[in-house]
Amino acid sequence: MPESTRPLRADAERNRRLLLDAAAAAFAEHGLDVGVAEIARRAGVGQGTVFRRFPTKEHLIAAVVVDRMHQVSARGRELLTAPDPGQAVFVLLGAMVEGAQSDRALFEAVADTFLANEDIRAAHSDLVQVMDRLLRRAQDVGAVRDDVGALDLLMMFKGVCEASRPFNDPGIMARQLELMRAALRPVDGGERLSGLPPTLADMERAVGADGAA
Amino acid sequence: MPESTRPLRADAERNRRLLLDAAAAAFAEHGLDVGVAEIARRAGVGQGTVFRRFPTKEHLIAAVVVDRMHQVSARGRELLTAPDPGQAVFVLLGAMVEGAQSDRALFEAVADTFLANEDIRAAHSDLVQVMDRLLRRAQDVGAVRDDVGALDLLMMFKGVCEASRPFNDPGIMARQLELMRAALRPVDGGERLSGLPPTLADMERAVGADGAA
DNA sequence: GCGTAAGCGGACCCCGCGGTCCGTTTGTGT
DNA sequence: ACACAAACGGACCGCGGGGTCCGCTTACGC
Repeated sequence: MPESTRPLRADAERNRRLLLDAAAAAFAEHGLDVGVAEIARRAGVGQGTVFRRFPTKEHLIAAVVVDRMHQVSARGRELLTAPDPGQAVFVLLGAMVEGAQSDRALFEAVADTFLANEDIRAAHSDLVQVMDRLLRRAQDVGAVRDDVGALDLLMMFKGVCEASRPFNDPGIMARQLELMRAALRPVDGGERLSGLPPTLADMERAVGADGAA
Repeated sequence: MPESTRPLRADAERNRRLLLDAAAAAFAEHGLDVGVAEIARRAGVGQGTVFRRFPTKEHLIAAVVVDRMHQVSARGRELLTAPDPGQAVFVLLGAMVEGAQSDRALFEAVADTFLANEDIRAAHSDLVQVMDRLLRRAQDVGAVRDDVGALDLLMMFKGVCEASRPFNDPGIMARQLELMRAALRPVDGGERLSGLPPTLADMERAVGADGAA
């Protein structure tokens, strides 16, 4: 059911894209607190246009986040057929780093109650599925310890991004990513993780509880 | 040069503590966006009192952060004489988790341009020193790979906290901490980290560049 | 006790930001 | 070409939050 409404007029569609891009850039630079006016200015568009296309600032943020998640999922799907399954996961993570160098918006948004948003949840769930398949292939080859799940990876990745963001230095981020990779080395002897990998259900529950509070 | 001014009146000092605690709690629950009015209400104090003690909301935040960092540093110093150096580091991290379950403020603040703040920088630098000594002891015993530095640890820790915060679930955070520990396992053969451990100088530089932008 | 300065509180100001409105422009189907 | 709906833009509004002010209270030195 994508777009049950009739397609947008040509200029409207164009402005929509301009807005999404401008918003993504602005959020990346200054966080979610940038004013709508600023975003409109960057996109070369009136403020009214923003709110006609996205009824609320939150809708705009959600759209940006979903947009980005789709990109990543798409790249992940490509990598499902890569020759070396053990590498594929890390290639994807590397690609995510590339663009997400400062995807503050994505993480700020996903972190807070934003997972309550229908569209974001859908896109996120899709991304988790792709990651899950990539991960299993890597585990089947013995390239990654088998007691971690897709959400473990996404969480760690988020951590890496958040931790290295203030440095604004690709080298340092790469280093953190290497450490993440080190954590995923197969465990020969003992030291297995306690508990089971987190699931989407865990998130939903947490969000629900958090939202109610 | 702590407190060049004459000491506060008894009630003033008491209110100062109430405010710091109330603010810490409020920030932990709702992030840095909680209104000053709300904090004042929680502390059972007038809004005017807040601004007399902390000229600006940012000063209040900084004070909270510094306060917390001192607690952690103090605990770390105790652990310097612990019997098992290999465990001590992780004991400290565990202790940090304890209190930091939702120390959003600390991380939000440190993440953004807040390191520009003189006091925070000092407290942070102190914390890094303590962590560094703990870490070296652990490395001397061979409990931790020797190509990581104190800032690597603090960054990873921040990542773990940020990543698991939305879940609001101690179990999941513990799991991430175990993964962090796995990343620190000594490396027998190859796979050493690229580059050198980040230093405080790296941070200062990043903050400087970021602040100027 | 008493004077005084430090402290208190909350009503108040002001500004920035999300969101609305409406007169004007522009794409599009005939 | 023309008509009309769709889209545009920016002036405008209201609210919420940081910060101020001032009349009242209270701790502390003598």
